[in-house]
Parts: sequence; C-alpha cells; structure tokens
Amino acid sequence: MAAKPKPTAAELAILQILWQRGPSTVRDIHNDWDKDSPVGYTTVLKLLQIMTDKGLVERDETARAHVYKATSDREQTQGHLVRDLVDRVFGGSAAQLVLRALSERKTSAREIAEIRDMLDTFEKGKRK
Amino acid sequence: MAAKPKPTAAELAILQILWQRGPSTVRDIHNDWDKDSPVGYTTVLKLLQIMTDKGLVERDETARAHVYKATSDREQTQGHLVRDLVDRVFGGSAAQLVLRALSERKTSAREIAEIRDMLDTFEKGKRK
DNA sequence: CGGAAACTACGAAGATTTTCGTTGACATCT
DNA sequence: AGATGTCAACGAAAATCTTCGTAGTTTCCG
Repeated sequence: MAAKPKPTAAELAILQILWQRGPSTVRDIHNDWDKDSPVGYTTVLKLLQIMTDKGLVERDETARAHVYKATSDREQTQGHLVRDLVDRVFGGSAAQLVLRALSERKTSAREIAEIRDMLDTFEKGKRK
Repeated sequence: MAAKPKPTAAELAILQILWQRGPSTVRDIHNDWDKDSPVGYTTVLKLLQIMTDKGLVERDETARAHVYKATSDREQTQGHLVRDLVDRVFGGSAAQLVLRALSERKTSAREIAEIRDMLDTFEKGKRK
C-alpha cells in the first residue's frame, strides 16, 4: 500500500471536513456532516477506520475519543484529482479543462481577473 | 430516471471511444479498447446494456450488430464532470480549479496563450 | 444442407463502497 | 453502586460496479 489511493466520494466528503476543521473526532465530523444526506455515527467511524488503513488519515489514540487528521493537504489532493480528470476526460489538455470550467458557469469578471493574474504569475518563473 | 447519472470509470472509457469513433458496434468498441487493460467482449456488451438502461447511450437495433451512440456530446459531459469536481472539491470556485490545473503540470507557453484567448472571448459577450 | 463464426441476452460471481446494528469497554452522573 | 451516555471495534448487509461464462439465435461459407 505504497501510494495513496484516490479517495472515494464519501471519503472525500470527510477530507473536506478535516481540511476545514483541522484534526477532529468522529463526533466532530458527524456533527458537521451535510444535513441533506445524513449518515449514522458508526458509518463515519467505519469510513475513518478504512481511511486509516488506506493511509488517507492518521489517528491519534491518546484520548478516548480518537482524533483524526488528513495525511495529505488539500492542495495535493486537489492536484491529484484534477490531473486524473484531465487525463481521463480531457486527453491530457489542461487548456481544454479550463475552457470547460469557464463555460460551465457564469464566471464573474472578478474571477476572470484572478485567473489572468495567475497566468501572469505562471509565465514568469514557477510558482508553488 | 429523469436525470442522466454520472458515468462510472468504465462507462467513461466507453464514452470516450464513442465520441471519437461515432456510433459503433460492440466489436468496434472492443477493438478500440486500451490494450493495457484488456476486457472481454461480453464485458463491453454488458456495460453498453447497462448504459442503455441509464440513458447514457442509445441503441439502434436495426442491424444484427446493434449500433450504440452516446446521448450526450463530449462537451456536455465534460461540463458536468467539471462542475461536479468544482462543487465537491473546490467549494464552487472555478478559479481555484484553474489554479490547481495550472500548478499540476508544466503548462506550455502555448497553452497559456490559448487560455488567455479564452478569457478574452469570455469577457466580451457569452460564448457557446 | 451443416458446421463455424458472430451476436445478444442472462445470470451470476467478485470486488469495492456505503451503511449501520450490536457488543463490550469506559466514563459520568446521581 | 447502578443507571445512563459515549466510544471504538467488528461484522455483516446492501448497493454499486466490474467481469465474464454460458446459452440460444442468426448469419455466413463450403
């Protein structure tokens, strides 16, 4: 189990909460869970146990209520998922993905300006 | 079954082939299948039958070898998938997704120029 | 005609993901 | 102490996805 597997949909929902809240207990996560699709407490617990096996989260067992934290930061994971989508759906062309992203929603003028700034940054040397 | 469900990984692989080849028989698709992860003929057939039930493809049964075609074009499906990713992983911010996409790979100067052109197009009235 | 080849349909096994009940340990409150 | 509440572990059911064998039809060729 060297490489971290791609998180499933439910696992990703948990990672989102962990990134936002920081290290959390099962109860924390369960409380934060989207009210529109509730799940049982033990479901969250089980997911976290599985994610621990997969290496997606780490568990601190010091306290009675174990504390979980994500092992990859949000940016890395976002990067993996974007790369995966670009490869599987856009034939490897990041430009095509950007085109699609912009067509999909009314992108605000402000967002367009943001993206322009990014492009500038990227054109001069590397960034991040 | 009003709305079209999100295609699974295997289903997407089939859609890619259909978009590239146009309407195709099971054998066509099976022949085009990626040699690195071969699957049996009947596996492809079964997937197409399921996709027909889901409404992802339509079947023309006129000839003995049925001819399948995608019911959504590539652009629509790409749009759905991007939107899904933006919502689930980027908190709804297309700009964040673009940032990630550009950080992930060395984006060529030509690609950056392409994206700039897109932005111009988007800034003046709608496009597509 | 008669056998081989090409096709679809069906069902089912295997793998993975998602869900949660039950159990037993531990803590807290009265 | 005894009752009540919180917690992790476990196992298993349910749902979905992936895979393919087998059976039955139709078509083609010698």
